[in-house]
Amino acid sequence: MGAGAGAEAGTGAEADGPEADGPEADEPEADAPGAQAPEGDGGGLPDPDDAWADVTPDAARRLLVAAIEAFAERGYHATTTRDIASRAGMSPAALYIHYRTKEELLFQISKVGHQRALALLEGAAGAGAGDASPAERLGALVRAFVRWHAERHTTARVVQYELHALSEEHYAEVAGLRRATEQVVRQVIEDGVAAGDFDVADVPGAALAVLSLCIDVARWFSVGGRRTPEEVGDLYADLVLRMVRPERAG
Amino acid sequence: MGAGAGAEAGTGAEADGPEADGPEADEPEADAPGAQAPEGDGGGLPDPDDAWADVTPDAARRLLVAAIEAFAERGYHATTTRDIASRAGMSPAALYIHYRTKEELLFQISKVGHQRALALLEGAAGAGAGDASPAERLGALVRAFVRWHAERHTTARVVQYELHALSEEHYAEVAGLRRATEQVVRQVIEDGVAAGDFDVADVPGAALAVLSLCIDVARWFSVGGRRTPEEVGDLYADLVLRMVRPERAG
DNA sequence: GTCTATAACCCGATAGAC
DNA sequence: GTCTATCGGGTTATAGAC
Repeated sequence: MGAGAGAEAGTGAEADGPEADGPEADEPEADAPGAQAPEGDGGGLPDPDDAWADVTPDAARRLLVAAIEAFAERGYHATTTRDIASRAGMSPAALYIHYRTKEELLFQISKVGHQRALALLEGAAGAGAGDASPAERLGALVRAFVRWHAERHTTARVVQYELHALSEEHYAEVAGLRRATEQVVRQVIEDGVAAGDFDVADVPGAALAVLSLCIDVARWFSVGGRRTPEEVGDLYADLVLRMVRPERAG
Repeated sequence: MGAGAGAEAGTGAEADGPEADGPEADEPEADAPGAQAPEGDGGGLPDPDDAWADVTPDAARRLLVAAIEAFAERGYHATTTRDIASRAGMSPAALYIHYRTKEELLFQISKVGHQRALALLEGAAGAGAGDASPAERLGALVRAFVRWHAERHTTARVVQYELHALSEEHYAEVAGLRRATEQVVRQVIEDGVAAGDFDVADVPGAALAVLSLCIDVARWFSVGGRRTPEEVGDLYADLVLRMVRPERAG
């Protein structure tokens, strides 16, 4: 796919477990969802470094983590290759040994990020396989997806808000992962409707709203705010289950 | 506030009416909310020009509209002053007659956009003043805010996703408008709880979710998709009212 | 695999003619 | 008020020494 040799090693989609050891994080005082500050990312401590521990060699991983932080703070276009290399403790030229272009660095982040989020969602949606109710599966799905966007909000911001900077080919590949993600949500809601547990007039519309709600957490979530990722996950799972429950809850 | 003389004229907060004559627009085939294409804004016809008809002189308005389109498509940092001037049919130097810097152009867009969105929300939240129920007011609020983010999604993308590029002083002013916006939503929900019409355990949390849901429409909405702004507004108003209704709906 | 140096180009903003 | 021309500096990416 044109990745740097080492960076490609981290592509296997072992998702961050829902019990990942991320830092506590939270929504800011009173101005959410207008959270991020003009300079800096408004509460944006980086995701835990070890989330990318499987990217080798060492220099390629340091560049990748540096790029995530820089892209999340300032955006792809405002980030210079000098800035990325400098954060990784290297000269500007060293970047091009591990990645062909700045865009390829973004693509690695976006692709692996989407793969991990999808795997996380599939795990939660299929939890308990035979015995979990649609409501339990939908609640688990929302909790997991929200927690990922909160705990890993630095990565998630790059994943969700820098798509426009991808090349056409790279965007197409990522778009496939996004379609798969939406399908998982849609299927769980459809299962609930079929079982008579949910009352939903517009299943694609409800799936759209659920995904949208979860994704937007990456925009406003801020370390140092009022809520932990777990608390946001619980809040949102409750709100989503209310959206789909019948007039008299089952 | 440091605006070009003409551009400042449009600052009065006469909001776009809910019955604004915007183009029909819609969510894309099956890949929402991963809508926007790598080049272009993924369904992004511009907002109606006459939304900024009160900005004078003519050249200042053309530059403003050109900047909105460019910032929405490519982002603030990726947009050059040459690109803006060229879209407005002028030389690069002409921009600096009407605006001191590129950032001031962004600030004008952001400030006026926030003012209009807030006025729209306040109008909907207070609709009928004495006689409208909290449920009617909350539904009207969501419908109006969603429609604005869908119909004016080009402007809304700049307003919601380019805050980080504002100077510290300009960001602080906009942040005040954002706090006021959140307060309007919170108050309507609190009124519903006080009247016994709503069952909401966490009012700030519910207000956060409602705002987040509406704002994210600007990210995924695309002209040529499946739904009109009105349809999205109706869908979301229904989902939000389900989030706050008691176990047995009142 | 990392460095220094640099090619080739583009940026925001200004000067001064008209 | 708009233009042409340009200043001073920053950009991505590469060349070649070590």
